[in-house]
Parts: sequence; C-alpha cells; structure tokens
Amino acid sequence: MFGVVSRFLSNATNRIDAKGRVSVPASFRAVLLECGVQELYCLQDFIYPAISVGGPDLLDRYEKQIASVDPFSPEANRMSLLVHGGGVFMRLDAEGRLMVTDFIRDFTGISSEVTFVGRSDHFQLWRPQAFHEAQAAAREGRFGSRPV
Amino acid sequence: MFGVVSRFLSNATNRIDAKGRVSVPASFRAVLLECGVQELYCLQDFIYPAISVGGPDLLDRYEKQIASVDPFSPEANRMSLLVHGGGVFMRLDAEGRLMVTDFIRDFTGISSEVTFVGRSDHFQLWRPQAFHEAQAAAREGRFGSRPV
DNA sequence: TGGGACCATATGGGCGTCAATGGGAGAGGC
DNA sequence: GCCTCTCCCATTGACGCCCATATGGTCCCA
Repeated sequence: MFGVVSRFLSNATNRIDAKGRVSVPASFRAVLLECGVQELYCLQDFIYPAISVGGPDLLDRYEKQIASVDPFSPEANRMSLLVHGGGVFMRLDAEGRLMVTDFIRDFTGISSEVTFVGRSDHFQLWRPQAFHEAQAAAREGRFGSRPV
Repeated sequence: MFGVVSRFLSNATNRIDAKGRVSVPASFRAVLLECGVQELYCLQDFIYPAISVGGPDLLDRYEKQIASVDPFSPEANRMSLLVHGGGVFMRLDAEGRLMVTDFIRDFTGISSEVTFVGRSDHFQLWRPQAFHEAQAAAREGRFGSRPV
C-alpha cells in the first residue's frame, strides 16, 4: 500500500480480561506487521511510569545511546540498569493480545485498563489516569511524573 | 470563483449523525483536495480543548522540532508524548465525513455538534459553545479556555 | 423577472467485515 | 496434580463502504 504511515500514533484504552490479557490496538498491530516485528522488546521508560514496546531494533537504539555517553557516568549506569535489567521480550497471541505481567503492572500501576500511546517508532503502556496527567502536565511545560 | 484560495477560513457548525459521523465543510474539503491531502493528521491542541487537523506536513513540522533536540532527552520525550501520543491519522469517507471518535470527544467535550474553525494552514474541531466562549474571550485579549 | 431544471451539500441508513472481548480446552511446568 | 499459559472458537458491537434523500442555492431560458 501507499499512504500508509507506518508509525505508532494516537492513544487508546483497552480493558484487561479475566486472564490478564489485553488487545493491542489494530492500528499498532498493523505497524508491527508491516515492519515484520514478531518479538516485542519491552522496557521501562526513563522518565515516565510507562512501559515502552517496540521491535528488537528498539533495544539496539538504547544500547547505542548508552555507548555514546561516558560508560562510568551515573547516567550510563542508570540506563543500563533499565535497558538490560529491566527489559524483556514478549509476543502477542493469535488474536493480537498481550499478557499484562507483574513486570508491567508493578512499574506502571496498571490494574484493569491499559492506555496504549503511540511514540512514532514504538508505543507505550500506561495506566490511563497517569497518562492523562502526564499529558496535561506536558502541555503546561512540566513533566507531571517524577523521574523514575 | 475569484482566485484559488488554498487556506482554511471561517467557521461552520455541523451535526453528528446517529453513527457518530460529521460532514467536513465543503470549502475545507476543497482545500484538502487542492493540496492533495488524503491522510489527515489530527492533533490534540496544546492550548485549547480543540483538535487541530491538517495534512501530514503538520506532523512533519512538529517532528522536525523534536529532532532538533537530543532524542533521549526528557524534553524530546515530553514533546513526543504530545505530538505522537496526542495525534492520529484519519481519513474521510466517500462523502467527506469524519468519524468523531472518543479520541476527539473526550478531549474537546464534543457530543452532538462540531464547529469547524479555519486556521489558515489547518483547521480545528471545537465544541460549539467552547469555541464561542474562546472567541469572545480572545476579543477581550484573554484566552478564555484553560490550557487542557 | 419569474419559473423551473439542475447541482452540490449535508444528512440518513443498510449491510458486510473486522476488531475487541469472553470463554473452553489442551499442553507444559513446578 | 494443580496452576499457568497458549491455541482455538464464539459473540457483539463498531466501523467502512455503499446508496438514498432532502434542502438550499445557482443558472438558464422563456
């Protein structure tokens, strides 16, 4: 196709079912399909209480970023702790659903609903209210969520 | 007509039908057609409770701004949250109508009617009353609507 | 100048398809 | 053996694509 913009955009909120699964929005799945992504790399955002999700290339990008700063700096140390110690691979089921594990719940505070937020080259999982607060704060030039 | 006016001007209010659709004013559609725009980038405005609508170039402009700073900086993260997480691509149906999704309703308060407002290089979707209030306030030099 | 054909716009609705969600049953690990 | 995860199927409600109607305006021609 043409005209199809293969970027993660917009936000949508879906319910978690009794088994702890949640449907990834179809528009996001379409991007994953187009990029041929099957293994999803998930890690904790550096700033917000959200889980970032993308293809394996997402991990590559973070590792390059770590390599680009002083390897002994607190910043590199902190990033490595999150990227390597806090990253995990996941995959979707046949219906395009994701298991919401404790890894995700504990970091984001997600319990019954997940807000999916597009970030161009990846997307994020948020607790709905936390997302709205962070977005409102961002509009005012603040961050609204403590650095984690 | 006189000349080719490829700008979005004036305002008009249309009803949302039972299926949640609304006709985009013909004059706006003409501008879109002239610019060859098929994919509409819709963004939750930074200041007003309104949705800004334009071509993909609207997104490009914001992304260039993001690209101008360190992509891993908190500042880039914050901007992406608004530009990517608060934006979405949509398209009109064969009759030139737009689906009024929860993405639009929740942010603007729109329920039964939409006021389309020309903004030269893009246009906006407003809840009719909110638009009139904001306009009246603007005449007095105020803003009239709290940043959302 | 008045009437009427014609057209564009806004709006209404049928219907097929797909997405989001719910739940059953089997495979595998502790 | 029990709990958990995965694969499969069912349901329902939303959305996209299509065609139909109304209303108001414009243009043409008598």
